[in-house]
Amino acid sequence: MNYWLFKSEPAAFSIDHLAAAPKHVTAWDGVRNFQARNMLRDLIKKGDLGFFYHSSCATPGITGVVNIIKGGYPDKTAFDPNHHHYDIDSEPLQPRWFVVDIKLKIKFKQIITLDQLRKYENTSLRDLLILRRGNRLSVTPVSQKNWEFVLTLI
DNA sequence: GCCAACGTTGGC
DNA sequence: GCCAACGTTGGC
Repeated sequence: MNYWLFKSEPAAFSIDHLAAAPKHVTAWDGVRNFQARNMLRDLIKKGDLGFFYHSSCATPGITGVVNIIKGGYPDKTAFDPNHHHYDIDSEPLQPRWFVVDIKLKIKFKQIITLDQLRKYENTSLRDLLILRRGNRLSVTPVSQKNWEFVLTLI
């Protein structure tokens, strides 16, 4: 079992949007970065867990935990010419972009803020990718140690 | 295959 | 709104 961090701008899709979705499930679509694509396609499996992170907002931070309930499958939004994430180079027979399905497991009563996480950026959370400068991937792996440490911050 | 230009992201 | 970081594109 592996751990991940899913990053989203709450103005576009927040943890409350996920909570309001049918069965608390959404496809993690619209990812158009090859490194992130490879993780979605090859590495993120049913049964894995993820943090849900809010970025580009007043208080960035980890807002909850999600279950991965379906591993990588083609991103349909890439096939739709009217969709914002349409990609002419992705065809159903040879899809270029992939999604996983995530389901809300826990919404934290209080967000674990980026400020809080930064207190440990040189110690316990030294290798947490979200704390690295310039990290822009919308999905990143989280080590089991980091996962467990973050959960102690709730 | 190199690399400059460009676009996007995200924290502040 | 600014700026740093970095992935992608396209000309050569």
